[in-house]
Amino acid sequence: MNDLKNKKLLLVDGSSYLYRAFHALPDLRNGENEPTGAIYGVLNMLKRLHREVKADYSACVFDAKGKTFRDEWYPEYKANRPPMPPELSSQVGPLLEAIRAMGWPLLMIEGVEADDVIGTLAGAAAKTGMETVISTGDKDMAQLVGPHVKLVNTMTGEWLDEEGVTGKFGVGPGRIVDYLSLVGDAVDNVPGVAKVGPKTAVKWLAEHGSLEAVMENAHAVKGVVGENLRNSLEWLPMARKLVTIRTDLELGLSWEDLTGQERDRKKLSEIYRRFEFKTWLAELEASPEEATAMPVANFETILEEKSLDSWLGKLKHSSLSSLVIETTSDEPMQAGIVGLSFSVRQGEAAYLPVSHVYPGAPDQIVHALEKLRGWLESEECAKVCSEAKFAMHAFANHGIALRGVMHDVGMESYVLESHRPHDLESLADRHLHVAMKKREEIAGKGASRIGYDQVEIEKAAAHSCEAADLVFRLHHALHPRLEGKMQFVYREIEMPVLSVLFAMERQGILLDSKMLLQQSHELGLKMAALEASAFEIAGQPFNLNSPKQVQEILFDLLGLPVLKKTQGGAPSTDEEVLEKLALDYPLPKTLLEYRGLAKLKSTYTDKLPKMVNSVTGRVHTTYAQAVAVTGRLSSLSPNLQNIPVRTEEGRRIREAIVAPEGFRLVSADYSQIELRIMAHISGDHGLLDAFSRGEDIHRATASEIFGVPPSEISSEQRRYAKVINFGLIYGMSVFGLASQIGIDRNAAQIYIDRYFSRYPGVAGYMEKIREEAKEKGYVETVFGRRLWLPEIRSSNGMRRAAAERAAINAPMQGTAADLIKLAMISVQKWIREAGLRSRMVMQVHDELVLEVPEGEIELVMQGLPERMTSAASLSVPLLVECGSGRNWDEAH
DNA sequence: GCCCACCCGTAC
DNA sequence: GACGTACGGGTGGGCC
Repeated sequence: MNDLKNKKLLLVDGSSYLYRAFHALPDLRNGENEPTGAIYGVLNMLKRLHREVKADYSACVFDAKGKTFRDEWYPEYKANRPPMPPELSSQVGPLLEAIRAMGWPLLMIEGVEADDVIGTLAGAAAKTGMETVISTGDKDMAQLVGPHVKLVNTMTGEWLDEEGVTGKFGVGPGRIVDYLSLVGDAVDNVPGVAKVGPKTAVKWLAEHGSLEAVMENAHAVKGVVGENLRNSLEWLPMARKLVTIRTDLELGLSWEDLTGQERDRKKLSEIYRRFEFKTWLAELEASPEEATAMPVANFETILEEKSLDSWLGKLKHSSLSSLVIETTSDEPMQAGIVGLSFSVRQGEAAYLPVSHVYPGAPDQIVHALEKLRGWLESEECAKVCSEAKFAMHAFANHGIALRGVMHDVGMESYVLESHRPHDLESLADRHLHVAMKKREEIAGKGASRIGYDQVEIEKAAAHSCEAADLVFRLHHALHPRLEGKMQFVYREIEMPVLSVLFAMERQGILLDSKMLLQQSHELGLKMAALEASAFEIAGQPFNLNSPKQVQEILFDLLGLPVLKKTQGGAPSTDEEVLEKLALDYPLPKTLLEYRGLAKLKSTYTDKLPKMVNSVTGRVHTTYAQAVAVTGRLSSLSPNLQNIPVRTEEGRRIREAIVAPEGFRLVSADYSQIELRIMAHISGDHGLLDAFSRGEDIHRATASEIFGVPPSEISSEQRRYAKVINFGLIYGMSVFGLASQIGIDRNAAQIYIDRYFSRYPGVAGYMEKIREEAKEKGYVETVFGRRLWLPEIRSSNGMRRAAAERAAINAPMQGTAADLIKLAMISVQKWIREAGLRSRMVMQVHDELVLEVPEGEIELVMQGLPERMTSAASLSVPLLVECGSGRNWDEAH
């Protein structure tokens, strides 16, 4: 039976999952109060397995009732097991019924435990060369692992091959039986050698090689354990017999008995209905009668040198090729390349496995990538990708510099309609009406997610080729739509800045982790003291991190007045509320201090050191280039754009972001960038004049509003003016202004009226932009970036108002984003052309941070602001403030 | 056990 | 309800 060699067998240890699901899940019940947790848990696991392991033969195996041969050998076997609780036993019948209805071959063989059924089937499969996957939560099964047999724990997602077993237990699969004999199995009531645990067992087996040899050398073992070992010599052979899973039984089964059947929809529907598995019921009802086969496209898998050569030829001569990568990880700095696919013509694509695991896979990673290196690194060979920056990282991880990425369909989509999703699945759906399989349908998700290299190659190749085809087709659908100024935004801003961001992410920043951990420690001490004092005041302990518990303590227990409700209608305990309450009560003050410290600790001082890359020793954020609807970047893993700055304690975190030896950090930020842009867009003379005279803008505004010369403005008046200035940028209302500065609404209205009468151009802009948004459905930045506002004509007043505020804000926020991106491109070009060793390491919306060698400080402090201010010429001067230091706090 | 909504707080 | 754009930590409930 030669053809069995390439087949796959999946064996599920149903009994082990039954117990584990029962205990791991909460006591779930349906409306009739019937317990359902174990059924749900086991079925959930089977569904996952079905998705993730594509097997030719499969079985779900349970213990049958009644005695087995082990009971005859040893009457105490499993004698300590309590009987199955009724809440579990009541679930067994329906569960088995459901498993059959799902089409799984179900095995319960009288007189044979599930372990032995699995062992015997795996043994038979191994003889044919078939691959076996055993899904179990039971460590004893590790003895079955071999060249063709792997274990997976579907609850934790852990996979065990031979190497994995050795890693986990300290002995290989062949010695697991010996190991278990020595250690014993409390669950099955099989004693081992007293006082011998995993460590001693591994030590002995390492010393002597086998259980037999350990027993032969028992006389030489010293101490109490030696004595115990000698006392067990007679017992150990029986222990070994008991823990050995049989692989040689006659079960009377043929492979055909292990072929999955079509599911019984009617039966399943009944069961789901009875136990109220609503999601599955909906899924079942929504799914078509029979899964329809994919239309056969011209997709191929490159398995031979010849076909690789032929494709390489096509790629080199193509004016544009789509390139898609499959990787081992979503982390840019960790991602290894599993395979690539490409397309040079619609409907045609190829998948090249690079480190894909499949039967008969050659060791070809270096070879395949090396062969492609010339094409990948060629600037002239134009490529279109879907997430180009990520691909550049993945290739960089293999020492390959991906060049010639002319297009990125995600960026095309982002420039066209920034408010919609830009992932490949969404784009394919939206523009080509193709329902792509989601990644998680291919590789699973959560704990049970498997590496893409483990996905069955036919499935992986089909999926990847489809992606390459779609990227190619999407580009041809989207790129022509980038008309007018959008072409500028795409070609002169987004695509060039993509490479700058790649370089910044790759470079990373340097952290003084020791300093942060010291801060963590100090924060922890202060928090403990504050917590104790909070308990004292409240008269009882509670979780200070829980808004719900804080709310109960403040408003139910202590009876403080409720000043504000949260969105969900509960009494709010946010900072604003606590500040007010703190005037009259002691606890809110303590809570405020605690919260401040807890935030710093959990989000920054604890977290940042964990983000240090172990290879580079630096922290590599990811800048999301197509997330913020206005055109701004965002930063994640970690977010370096919200490092504290406003408080003294917060700024200490910035002291831990440092320059390496021989370097300084230089920080340059645009001053009042959004207000300047407002002046430019609105053309308001008063505002333009104030900026061109270089005045303190908040002071100037205060002077206009309060009718007082700038020199006589009080600090409070300036503070008001500042709130108004910022409020305008955000489309703040009279109500918002009043509550922000703590005055009544009439007074706030007066200030706003005065502002608009002094700056009529601004008032005009606000009105004009609302109208424009309503008419066109979008607003634009100075450079032509569009932000669509689907809710601008909403009949819901609140949503419409929110869209209007976004319409006011977006041109300012977005123009600022365009400007700094242009500046980054210009700065990078300067650095390259001047051959500087300085490098950009961070962008924080209006600020750029560079690591600068000491010898280049003067040059950069001069040249950097120059390039930032001249990134574009507006009708207001741009001002950049620049500083340097050993750390970010000093430089800022 | 996993997922997600909610609340809250940090930045510009 | 009332100020725009983000990210993310901790809690707690749902899952059925």
